[in-house]
Amino acid sequence: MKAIKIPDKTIARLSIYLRCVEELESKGTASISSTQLADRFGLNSAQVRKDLAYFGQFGIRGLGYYVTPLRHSLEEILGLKRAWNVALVGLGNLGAALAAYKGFQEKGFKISVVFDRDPDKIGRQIEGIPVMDIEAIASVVRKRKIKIGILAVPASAAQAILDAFVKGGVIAVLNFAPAQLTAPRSVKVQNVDLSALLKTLSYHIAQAERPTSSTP
Amino acid sequence: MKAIKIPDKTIARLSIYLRCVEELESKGTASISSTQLADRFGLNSAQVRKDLAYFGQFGIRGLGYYVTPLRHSLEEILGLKRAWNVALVGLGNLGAALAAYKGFQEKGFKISVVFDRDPDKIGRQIEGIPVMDIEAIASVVRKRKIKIGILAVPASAAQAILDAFVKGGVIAVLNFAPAQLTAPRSVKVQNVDLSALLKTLSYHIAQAERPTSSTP
DNA sequence: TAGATTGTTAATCGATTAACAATC
DNA sequence: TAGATTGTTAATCGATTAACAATC
Repeated sequence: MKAIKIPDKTIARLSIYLRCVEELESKGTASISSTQLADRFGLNSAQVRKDLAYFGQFGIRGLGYYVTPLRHSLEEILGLKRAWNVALVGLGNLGAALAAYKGFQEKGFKISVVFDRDPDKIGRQIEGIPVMDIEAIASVVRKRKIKIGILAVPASAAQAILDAFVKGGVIAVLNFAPAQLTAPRSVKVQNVDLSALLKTLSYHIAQAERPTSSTP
Repeated sequence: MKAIKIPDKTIARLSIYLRCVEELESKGTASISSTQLADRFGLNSAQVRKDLAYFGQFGIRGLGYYVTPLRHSLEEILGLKRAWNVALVGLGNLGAALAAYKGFQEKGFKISVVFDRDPDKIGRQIEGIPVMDIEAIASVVRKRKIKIGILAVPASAAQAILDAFVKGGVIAVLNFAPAQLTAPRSVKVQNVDLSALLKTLSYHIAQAERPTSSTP
């Protein structure tokens, strides 16, 4: 009833907390305070406590947070207690790299099918993953109950692929195409524009080199 | 003197505006209003005007913004009027993909040297780019006046590489390692944690499937 | 019990949006 | 001139931070 809106930034920080807590656990640390946690990332301790408090009471007053239970809670909140099948579309340089990338698998995200439109690629396998025709996206994704899609296609093709994803029941998409896509509000589209990130950096350098502005 | 702080979010949006303006230009559109521009991205027209106004007066009252001059201005602001040499470290799956990725080159970012610690790779070339020993990072980067670095190494190695970058004069880094790195404040570090982005998505799905919460 | 740290409310800060005089 | 749209100031909104009672 009380529709408390949890900020996207809070969710993004949960991943950071999880990473930290995993490291602490492997070192055998039993507990950590919000201040210690915050200091590691240049965050504020109140922010850490508030972020966590959106989801329940995980701490112990006077002590802090027990590391292992906190890890479990964070995994539960982030939906990491289960394995996810992921569909990848586009086998260009970036797509092929993502298919081969071990990092996803380790975190429980398994790319279980790849789509491309190149007849030379369709029917083959890459890293043991079958490559299928993009025409089959909606039906395959639906049959396999895949909820997460990755778009690694040119901007011009991205919207059509997203539409196929949505048709097949995908509700979360990681989009590497530099394009503004439209989807139903229930579908979460996370854009990652690698070139745009580099442009941000070149701004920073150009700025640093500009004689007018002093570095404050 | 008046140290007006320009928000990072504004800079990120400039890239988006630029992309839009490039498209308009290729279609032959002469001018666009802030409202039209905003509508394409679900932004507010005042925000578009304010973002641009940080850098000068680019519009014409009663008309809007002329597309070609605006593109030039945005390129100038973002530091895209020149080519940038970029150093890439790490030739794993992701690093190799980035080396081969055409998108960066097209936008004026040329990966001109790659570093790895694997003796089998050192001395070879990838995509025509020389592969050198990570021990040489600081000296090579300094000699070549490279200001932008990309980190595609495991988290455990990232801080040492960043230190070498800084030593060599790099002042902007795109970091794909899931690690919290420290650098002088004059160095801009842009983190991209691909696994964390997927975790954000899995949260979204877990959330959508949770019976308690209604979709507002 | 004394000391520490949480969970949470209130204050602050910064970014977004509305409104409108300036002006093409 | 009339209509449109900018540049900019003021109002709003949301997120961050400070403060502190609750409590381990």
